[in-house]
Amino acid sequence: MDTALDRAVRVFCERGYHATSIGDLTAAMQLATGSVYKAFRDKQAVFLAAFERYATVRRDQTRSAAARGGNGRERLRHMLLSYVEHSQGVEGRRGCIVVGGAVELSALDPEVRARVNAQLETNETFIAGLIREGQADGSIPGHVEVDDTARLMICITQGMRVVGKARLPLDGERLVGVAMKLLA
Amino acid sequence: MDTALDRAVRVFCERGYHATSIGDLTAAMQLATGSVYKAFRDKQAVFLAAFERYATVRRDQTRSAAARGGNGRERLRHMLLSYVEHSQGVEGRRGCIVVGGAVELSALDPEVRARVNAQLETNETFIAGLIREGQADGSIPGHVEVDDTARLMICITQGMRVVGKARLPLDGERLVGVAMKLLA
DNA sequence: GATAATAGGGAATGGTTGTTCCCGAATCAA
DNA sequence: TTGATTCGGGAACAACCATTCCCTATTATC
Repeated sequence: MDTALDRAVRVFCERGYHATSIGDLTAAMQLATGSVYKAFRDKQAVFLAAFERYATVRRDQTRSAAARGGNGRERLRHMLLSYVEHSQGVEGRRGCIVVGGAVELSALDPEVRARVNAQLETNETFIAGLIREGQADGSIPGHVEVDDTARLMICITQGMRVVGKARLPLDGERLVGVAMKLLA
Repeated sequence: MDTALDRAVRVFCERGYHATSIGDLTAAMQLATGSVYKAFRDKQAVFLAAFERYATVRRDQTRSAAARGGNGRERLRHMLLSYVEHSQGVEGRRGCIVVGGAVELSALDPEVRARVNAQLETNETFIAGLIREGQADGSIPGHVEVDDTARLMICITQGMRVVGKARLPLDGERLVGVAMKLLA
């Protein structure tokens, strides 16, 4: 089931919600129409399930990228680098289902908007935690405004997905090098 | 005609491309179906015209916001502030047609993708110009990497539109205050 | 003033969409 | 073996979509 859901994630990322037909989903998930409707109430339910699946996978990727750093500052740097990498190339072109949900559905579907908000807030809380860790271990100055910096970094990460989907190239080291000035 | 196009812009911003039907457009533009198809070849042509209209209006707003600053650094600050304001409240909830086009259509429609890219590059060039002005007038240090900083700022502005559409509140002064560290 | 040309309005149309319904195969119980 | 139940598959359906076509005013031309 997770493997079928992973395929649904890919389609929703690439084509968004409205441009994805049930036919696109059955083709990708290798299920017949009836089977999809046996497993999910309707198209929105498939999307929500794909959304949660995507969020879980990306969350693990982001956390394990951050874990590669030896202090708060380095963990933040690895997290940002990971975001740039995922915003680029074939995966960047495919796109992010959270950004897609925010842009395409948050004005139309309160349920999706709630999930998008929850996801953004989870990410922001995680970033804020990393900043605080850095302040505790001395790698980030204590005068850095935690909440404002975290929110700006959320803007940066979401913006990279937009720019990456538009296929503008992003140089990870250079971009993150500049972004780290926010921790000065 | 521009007033009808402005109304089309609002609908496309709010609902995106695929969720906007011809019926939505005729209702908003106060034109009959046949009249829309007399003025435009098809739905994509309406979208492209709305896109260009939006880009022109926003461009003027951004430039005149920047012009309020007395040096390069201040012009950059006013530009970012303007972006935060437009990403918030009722306009933020409505959304940005460039971000919408990038996320919803850049994988499906090469023509839209080209326009999105052109728009992003125009904005990036403008920001890079402001940075150079600041370096020339002494308000921005010469060691600031112009191109990388400009690209990161594009990510910030596009990201703010995503976050604003999801209805997370953005505090202009605080957020821009942090972002200005990128010019240190 | 008569006629041609244009512009706008809206009904008709063919295709596609999301969803439901029903059928056949396979699994399990007795 | 028989009967009941579940499960996947796909045809059928109603609604909606983008687009076309045609009709009616209005304007312009002579």
